[in-house]
Amino acid sequence: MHSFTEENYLKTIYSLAARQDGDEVSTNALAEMTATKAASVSDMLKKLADKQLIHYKKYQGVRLTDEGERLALKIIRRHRLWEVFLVEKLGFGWDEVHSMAEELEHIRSDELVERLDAFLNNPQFDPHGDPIPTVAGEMPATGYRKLSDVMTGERVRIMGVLEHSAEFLQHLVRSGLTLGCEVGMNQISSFDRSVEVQIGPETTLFISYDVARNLLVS
Amino acid sequence: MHSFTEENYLKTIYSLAARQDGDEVSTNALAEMTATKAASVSDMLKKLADKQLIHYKKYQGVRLTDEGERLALKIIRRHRLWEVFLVEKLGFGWDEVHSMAEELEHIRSDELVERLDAFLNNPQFDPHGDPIPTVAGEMPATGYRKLSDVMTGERVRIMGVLEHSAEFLQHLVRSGLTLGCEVGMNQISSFDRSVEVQIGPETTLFISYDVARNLLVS
DNA sequence: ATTATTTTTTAGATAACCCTAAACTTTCGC
DNA sequence: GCGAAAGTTTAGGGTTATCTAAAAAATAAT
Repeated sequence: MHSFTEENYLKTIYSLAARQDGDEVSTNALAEMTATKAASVSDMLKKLADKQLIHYKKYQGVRLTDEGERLALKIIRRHRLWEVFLVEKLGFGWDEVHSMAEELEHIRSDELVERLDAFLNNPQFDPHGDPIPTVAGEMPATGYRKLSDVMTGERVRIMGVLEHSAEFLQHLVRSGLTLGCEVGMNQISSFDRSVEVQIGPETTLFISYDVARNLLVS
Repeated sequence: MHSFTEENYLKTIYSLAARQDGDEVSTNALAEMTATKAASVSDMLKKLADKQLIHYKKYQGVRLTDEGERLALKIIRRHRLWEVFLVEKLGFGWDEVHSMAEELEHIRSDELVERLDAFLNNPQFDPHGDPIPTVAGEMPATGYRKLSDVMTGERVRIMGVLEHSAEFLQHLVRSGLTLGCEVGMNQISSFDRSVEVQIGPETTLFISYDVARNLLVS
């Protein structure tokens, strides 16, 4: 069996790798994400390498092995299913569920997860629009783009977020931006890359680059 | 905050004290229940005493303080609500849920527990007939007796179990004994204290003393 | 009541995970 | 290409929760 801590490292390595276009993940990046120090990460990487969960050469960064990725996707699947439960069944807001799901994802029972999945009617996406890995261990591809990459004149639908902090999510709600919401790209500032989008026939909204690059659309 | 381990000790102390008619709980009994050694228990008791969660005098056994009991009841409340969830919503059998609930009970969010309670329609009893402690920290009294204490000729209803092992629960199911089932006490053996009960007009069932003393009735 | 047995506690170790400080690689800037 | 800066690993410790073995206290037995 694997400890909570090991599971968290695997999940974090997966997320960082995905975010960084498949590159190898650095010790410092892991230290920052796990809120620990680089020295502690080094220790743990040695342990994970011994268990064949990561490919690790000193000073060279890490990459998950197939087995490591399988485990990471399992944890992420649990996390996202619990988030759906918390929002759909218990009525929590999408900005409130992350830390609870961080704990629930470590409950060790495959049977529980599969029954939860059925109870929730096999959802494909979590409340933030993230795809839920399959039981088989596949991460569904979405093909979403960042709102910051959309061209003037395009009309797109908001499908997900890259940033999951409560602050960011609450900011979206206050701006009137929700998942499924359709927006038209009116213009992109060449100065600060902020964008102006059209919501409904009458309403326009200014979105900073920092927000736009964290919004996924299709 | 308190560690998983501390929470487990508090819960165990509460359960053992309740089972033993309110007596003080012994180090060895705790060691057996927590599947550790007496030496480890001694260490932990010192720590819990430092935190004012138990009354502890060396060699004299332990008793929960008010704060310790409050915490123990909180954990038990969580445990029993999660058991209801697993059985009622996910369709698990009452013999399958204990170990999952042992993990779920440590999820740290009062809000989560209260929303779960509402989602389950404020159940009063868990799938084993155990009363669910209130938010206020009260353990509801049930007034149940053991089947082994019922007199010949009495007619009673099975309301709960004292033993929660999967083996025992499965044995009950195989015997046709379920919660809510009405039985009449036909006779009690003076030799081995086993009992013969009437289930429905035509069926009688022999129950060993070991089973009868673990069945709660009203 | 004095010894024998059981129970409990202390002493000393270990494993997991984290830390700081120091040493060692790699990378960057010129 | 070489020194400085940045990034990473090792060395040496600390904490929590566990263990075994041995000592101490309480209980039981004669």
